[in-house]
Amino acid sequence: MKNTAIKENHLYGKAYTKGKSQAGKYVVVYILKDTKNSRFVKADPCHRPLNRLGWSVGKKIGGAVERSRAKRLLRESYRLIEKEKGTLLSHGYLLILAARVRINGAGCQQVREDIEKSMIKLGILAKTEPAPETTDKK
RNA sequence: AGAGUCAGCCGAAUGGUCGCAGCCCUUCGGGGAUGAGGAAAGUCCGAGCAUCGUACGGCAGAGUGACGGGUAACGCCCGCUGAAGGCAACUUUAAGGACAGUGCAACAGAAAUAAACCGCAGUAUGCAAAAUACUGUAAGGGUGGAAAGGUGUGGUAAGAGCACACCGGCAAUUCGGCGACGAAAUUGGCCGUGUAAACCCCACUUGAUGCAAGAAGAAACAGAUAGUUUGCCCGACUUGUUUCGAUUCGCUUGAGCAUAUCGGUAACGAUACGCCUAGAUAGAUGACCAUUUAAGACAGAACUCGGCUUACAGACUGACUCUACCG
RNA sequence: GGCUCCAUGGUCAAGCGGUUAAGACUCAGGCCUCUCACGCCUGCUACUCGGGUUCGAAUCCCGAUGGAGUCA
Repeated sequence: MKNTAIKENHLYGKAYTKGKSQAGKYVVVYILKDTKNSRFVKADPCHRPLNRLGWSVGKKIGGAVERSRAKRLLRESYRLIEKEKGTLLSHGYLLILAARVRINGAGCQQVREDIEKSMIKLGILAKTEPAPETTDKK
C-alpha cells in the first residue's frame, strides 16, 4: 500500500479540481480516473489496475494525536473494504479521503460505513446484491 | 479524628484473530523477537556533533550575579547564609555596587536632595502696639511611597546629637565559621531618600550558524573585479553564482539503563556484574473479541543528551506539623 | 523539525514609567435640510492572560496563550 500511495502534490490539486467528490458525515471522498498507472499495473503480479490512495487530514482536526488517529481510521477502513468487498470495488482510480472535524470521537465501524455510502453514490462500489462472479479469488 | 506541609512512584494489564514499521532467519510457503512519553509538548537555557576561518586577538553586543559544593556544561541541582511570609511542618527569593559618574521621582506639598512658606526667637525702624526688613533656628504644621535616627532630660534668646541616658543603625578591633555570615564586648562619631528588571561601574561567561547542519552528483554562466567568515577593526582563505535532481550516509551504543557494595548530610561520585531498549521519510502502534466493577487524564519520537517551564483523570507509598479529645 | 516576529475599542492605528490612554472609520443620539447625502456637536465601546520590579506598569523583566512569517 505504501508504494501506491499518492505522494505527488499536483495529483491532489488535480483530484480536487477535476475529480468527482461526495461528502459524508465524517469523510469527504474525491475520485479521479488514473491515466498513468501503467507502472503499478506492471509491478502487480496479477496485472490488475490498482486504486491509488491519498489522505488529507488538516490542522483543523486537532493536534498530532487526533490527526494520527484520523489517518489510522481512514487507512483501516479502506483496508477492511478492500479485504471484504474487493470484488465489488472498481479499480484504476485516484482516491482521496479527506477527514472532517466530526471524525474526532468516531469509531472505525461508523467511518467505514460512511465511506462505503459515498463510494456507492460515486459509482465505484457496487451494491452487495448483484454479485455475479463468486469464483474470483482473493 | 480533623486541618495541613513536603518528597517519591505508577500512568492500564493479560490472552486470541487480522494488519503496519524497520531488523534477523528462511526450505521463499513463511517464521521470530522488538516498536512512543513523563512530559515525546513549549523551544526558555546548557552541551555533544557538523560547517565556516580555528575559535584564549581587540572593541562593541549579549548573558549571569550572596556563599560552599555537584556536573561534560548550565541561568540547573544539593547544602548553607541573609531577607520576606506562616502558630508550625515549611514556602518564596534576578540576593554585587546608590561615598565613580549621569538621569528620573508625575500629582500633592513651603521644600524631593539637602529645604526657611507658615511658625518660634533676637536685632533695627517705631513712644508703644501692629507692621516691615535683616539674622538665627529643622522643635511644631496640612501633603506624600519617601520629609533627614526615635523617646526623654538637660541646655538655649529660640532651637538643634549641642550634651547625656536608653533604643535602633553604621564602622573598626577581638572571637567562631573553608566561606557568605553570626554572637557578645569595647571604642568611635551621629550617621543625608528611593530607583541599577534606568544608563552605568565591578566580577565572571560568551565566535557564528544550525541535521532543511553537512558529505558523496550533473549542467550552464562569469572569471580575481570580487567573495566568504561576526556588527566593526585586525588577521586569514580562494574559484564563485544559478538551475536540475531527491538516492546513500549523517541515524542511533549513549556524559545509556538496571542491581549490589562503598564514600558523601545531600546533589552526586567510585567499583563490580549484567543488558541492548523505536529509527520512519506522505512519515510506522490500528480493528474486533474476552476477563479484571470501569479503562475514561494530558497527550504522539523525527540528530542526540542534561535541565527548566507548562498540561494532566485516577491510584499508591513515606516523613513531618498544628488543633481537639482520651490515656 | 529549526529559527524569527507580533498582540491597544467592531476595524485601522499613536503612545519618553506619571492627567480621565491620542486619532480616524464604524455605531447610537442630536443639529443642519422640504428630504437624503455632505458637514457640525455629543456619546458608547480597548491595553491577550498570570506573576514580579517600582511609590506608580499599556510601557521594564519572567512565564503562559493565541496568531503570523521564514528555511527544501
